[in-house]
Amino acid sequence: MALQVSSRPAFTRAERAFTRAEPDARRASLVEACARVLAREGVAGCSVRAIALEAGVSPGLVGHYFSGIDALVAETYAHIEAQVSAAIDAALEAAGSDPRARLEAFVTASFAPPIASGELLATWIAFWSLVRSRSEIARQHDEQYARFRARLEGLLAECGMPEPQLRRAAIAITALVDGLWLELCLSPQAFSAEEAGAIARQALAALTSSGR
Amino acid sequence: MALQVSSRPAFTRAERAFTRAEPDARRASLVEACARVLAREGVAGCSVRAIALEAGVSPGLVGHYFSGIDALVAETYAHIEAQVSAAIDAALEAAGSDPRARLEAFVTASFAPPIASGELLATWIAFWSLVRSRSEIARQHDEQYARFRARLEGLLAECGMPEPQLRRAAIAITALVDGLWLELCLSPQAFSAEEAGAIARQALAALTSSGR
DNA sequence: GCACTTGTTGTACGAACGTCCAACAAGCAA
DNA sequence: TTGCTTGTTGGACGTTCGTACAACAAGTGC
Repeated sequence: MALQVSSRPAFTRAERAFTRAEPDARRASLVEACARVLAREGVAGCSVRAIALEAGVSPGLVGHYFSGIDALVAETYAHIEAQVSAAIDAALEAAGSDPRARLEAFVTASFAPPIASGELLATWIAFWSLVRSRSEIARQHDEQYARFRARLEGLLAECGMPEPQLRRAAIAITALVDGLWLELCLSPQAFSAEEAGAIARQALAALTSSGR
Repeated sequence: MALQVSSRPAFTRAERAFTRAEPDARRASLVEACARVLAREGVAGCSVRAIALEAGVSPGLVGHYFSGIDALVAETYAHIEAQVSAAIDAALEAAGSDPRARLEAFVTASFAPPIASGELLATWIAFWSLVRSRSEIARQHDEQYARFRARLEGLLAECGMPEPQLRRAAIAITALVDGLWLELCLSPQAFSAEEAGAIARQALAALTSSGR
């Protein structure tokens, strides 16, 4: 880590790697370091210094790329959410063209790695804690939620659900998946990830077969 | 507030009220102050100093009653959860003896004041952020979750649901309610509290009528 | 080679944090 | 009244936080 040399002033520092990175790559490495710190130490341990140490970078560099921890957490959330979205897309792709199979793959993937991981919980919590006080982060959440629900509405429509029912069914299934995911993270011994998937598919069947 | 006199040492302080309270009452006032701070300032503003100021008490007193912020947050969560539980009990009482009406009252109450309030979100988030790192808090969550689910299983059994189905149905409905509640707090313009209740009742009908 | 630009460093600084503790004040027993 | 117990105070202390900034090093163009 080469941190014990810090007692010397700043004119001989050949022992520390000075590497200039592409701005995007540096941002990405900070985002990933932030995700690792959140996963390992939780919200309480998520500080500029901890993230800089994790990224192998000096503390000042964090402020050079992000206006503060909040902005970094928001980008970390967006980054992980993109990974989650990609994993679901891959599951839909793998499920083939049958609408029903695609719908089931959607909920099944929500409880499989890398999504159903307690390590992601701290990132979600850190983001949620900013929603009510920062309007731009509230907007980010609105957009993410709307995107998730719109995709689900599309899958339900493919399964032949009438348009007037789409909205409420999608809200219900989104809430069910999120609730199961949250409780799986918080009380992992209450039920398993496999059971969560089975419960969600079962509820899906009930919600899509009932007339209204 | 009488805080500007702090430059003087500690031998003339007649201007500050010194009131000795019952230990339980003092604990309760600190818990309520913690809840107010969380509601007003969010997780980030929840410090020993802020809570002491809110309670009209010196910072040192917080440490006299609680081992730290974590313990105070845990007790605040338990306190609010007890209020939520009492509100649901009252709704069940008011619903009469019909099992179906009682079950619907259960979910309806979950989205009515004082439960469906964004001000509670920060308390929940502060508690959740401790679950994965503090085993005694994880246990507290397990117990609260088990209690909630057991009550729901009881209501479902009264409605005639066969015993083998109780567990999964209760997990699903609990997750649905929690997910709707969370998303209502985070994106309040996505749907209203009334719609959340209606969606939950609708899903309830689908989940309880489907054979399996 | 030599300026010039700019990503990066390490430290310094003030503010806020949790904790600690000697001093103090109210109630109670005698 | 007097002495004792104990809830309560307010400031001291060391730590950690986020931010700011001058110094430095790697590219880049000339």
